[in-house]
Amino acid sequence: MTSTIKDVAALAGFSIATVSRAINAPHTVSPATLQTIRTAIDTLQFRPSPLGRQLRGERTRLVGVVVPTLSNPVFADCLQGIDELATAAGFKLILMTTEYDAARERHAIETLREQRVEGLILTVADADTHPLLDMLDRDGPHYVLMHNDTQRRPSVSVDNRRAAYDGVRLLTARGHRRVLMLAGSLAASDRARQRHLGYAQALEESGVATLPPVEVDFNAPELPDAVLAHLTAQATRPTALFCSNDLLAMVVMRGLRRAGFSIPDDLSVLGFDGIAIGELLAPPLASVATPNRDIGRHAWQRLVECIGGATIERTSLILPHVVRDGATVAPPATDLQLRKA
Amino acid sequence: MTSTIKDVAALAGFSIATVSRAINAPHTVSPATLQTIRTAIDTLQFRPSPLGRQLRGERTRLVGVVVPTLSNPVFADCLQGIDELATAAGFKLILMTTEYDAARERHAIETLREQRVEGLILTVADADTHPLLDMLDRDGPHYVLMHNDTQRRPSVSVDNRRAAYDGVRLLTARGHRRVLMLAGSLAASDRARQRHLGYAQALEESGVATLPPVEVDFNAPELPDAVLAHLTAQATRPTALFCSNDLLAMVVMRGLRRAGFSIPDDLSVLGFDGIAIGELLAPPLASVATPNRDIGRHAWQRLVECIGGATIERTSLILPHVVRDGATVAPPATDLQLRKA
DNA sequence: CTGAAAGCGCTAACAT
DNA sequence: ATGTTAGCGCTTTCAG
Repeated sequence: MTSTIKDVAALAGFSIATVSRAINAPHTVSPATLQTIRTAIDTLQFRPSPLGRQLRGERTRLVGVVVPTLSNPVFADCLQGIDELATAAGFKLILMTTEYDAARERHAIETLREQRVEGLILTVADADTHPLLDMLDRDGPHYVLMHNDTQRRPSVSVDNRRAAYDGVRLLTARGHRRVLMLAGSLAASDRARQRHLGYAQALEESGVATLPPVEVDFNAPELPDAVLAHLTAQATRPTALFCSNDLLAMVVMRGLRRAGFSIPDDLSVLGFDGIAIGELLAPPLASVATPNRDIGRHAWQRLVECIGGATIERTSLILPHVVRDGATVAPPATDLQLRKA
Repeated sequence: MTSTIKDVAALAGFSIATVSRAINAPHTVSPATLQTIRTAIDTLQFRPSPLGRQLRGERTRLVGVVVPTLSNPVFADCLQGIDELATAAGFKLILMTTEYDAARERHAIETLREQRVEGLILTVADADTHPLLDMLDRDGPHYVLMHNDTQRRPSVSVDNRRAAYDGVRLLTARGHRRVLMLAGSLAASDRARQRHLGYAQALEESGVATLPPVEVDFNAPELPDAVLAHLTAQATRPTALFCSNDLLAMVVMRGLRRAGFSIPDDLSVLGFDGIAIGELLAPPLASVATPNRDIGRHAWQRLVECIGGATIERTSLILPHVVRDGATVAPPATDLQLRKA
């Protein structure tokens, strides 16, 4: 392993230049020489160091990936999609997580630039107002956003507004009128805003007043009592909940069940993300499913195009979402039934 | 960003050596000079390229992580644990997945070595018989295994045999006698073998015959009919299932429910891994929980010790597991109850 | 077809 | 305190 091109050259009896050519342009070397050198390479188990190449200004074959967390399968799935294609293309992935923290986003991007990555695939909290992205636009490297909902920058996502709209329409179509939206603590994110817009629009079309969204820290082990109280107060009790992500939906459902409520009999629940595990729940979780792995794949493809020198498209690629029906959603209980319960 | 140490030197009016010192050993440079150089660095937005340093034989501050997949939260959690500490220590992580494929394991390790990673953290299918690990022992870089159950190599895991034993004892303590073990398609892995040993031992102590393990592809969308039939055949019907991982447990439970069986009334189910999502299920999944994030953290710490030149300990670090009781496990139905159902 | 040499960005002797 | 220089592993002119 610790053998260098010099060792090969010495063993084969040629100059390092010839060895280099034998590796990178075999046809420019005489067959006999090629043979000798290849033998030397094999016996020494020589593998050219990417560092030398990189330093020469060659491609590093390195791509940075920046996501908020891997605890959420949404991002693990995206990463999986990227990894499939990147590995096949001979690229290496450097991974950094941010925990939705701006300082860490900044640190990750800087670190990755130092490493001379050829491109960046990232999910940030708020794409439109992100100063570092402007810097990337100017100085490179190329980047593609995942899940960020913006028109101004290269990105791959779903139409969050529309997806939320379609999801909430499922609820209103079932007869729900009092629908509450629950958002994670990342309420500041661009996609959270879009989802809320879609939610509001759907309710509006049903002539229903939009209830104020409730913010929940879905990393907390338990659903806070205050939130639980809010969800179940008799006077204003919603008949359905629209959770801005599946993990949140699961935490909320558990909290409600512990408090003695039944889903969907007492309360319908709709998630967002469509993580695979949701389908394995009992009852299966209804959710607005985003094609996470495909988002990762497409992000990779767009990045490769950019790196390849294609005209840099500032446009966002919108992938289709699917409203996945599930047994956590049912028609609302009638007042009579409610009273009985 | 394309500015180099030369640019800084030129702008500041000093040699590149002085600039290098200003960065790496500020105290060896006069305050005035330092000031000038720092200003130049700021205006040029200069950040030293790790490539030059690396080539100089300096530390790359790169660590490779190799896991089978990120679709299984077990590994995503490990990675999360590693990432926390690695980022804090100023290291960068290069991630590669293998999908349990030997060829990909090989490719990943080679690629990472080429990148001159300072260390490797990995989960392989079978650690004891892995030839590449022998090579790493000889030529470096240092590595630490996660989850692999071996005495011969540096590793961090739980005692899989004991953990499975403790889990199955939970079942026998509840009165179960016919306990079937379900294993993923990775039945060849070292930990799968250990888990089966523990399972067998627990049953033996109850004086019960060990049933042959059933292999299930838990990546399949549906539980195959043949497997379902096996699990529910009246004659040999088990009263409890021990699944070698939680994802598998969830797939199996869904299949059983669709076939009209109730859990835990008709059949108890115990998982393995203790992924966080299991606790959110209804009913919460009983599982032998492994401290995945801690496994990642400890793996990191051991790796750092090795890199730091500590005596290379070939020993495995065993972390405690926890048998997490859950409502998917109940006493077996009596024959009477069964007949009723 | 092959070799000599320069240089990528940086650090570390060795000089001054 | 600062500058000069060699060289890390490699690719790539430019000459033979």
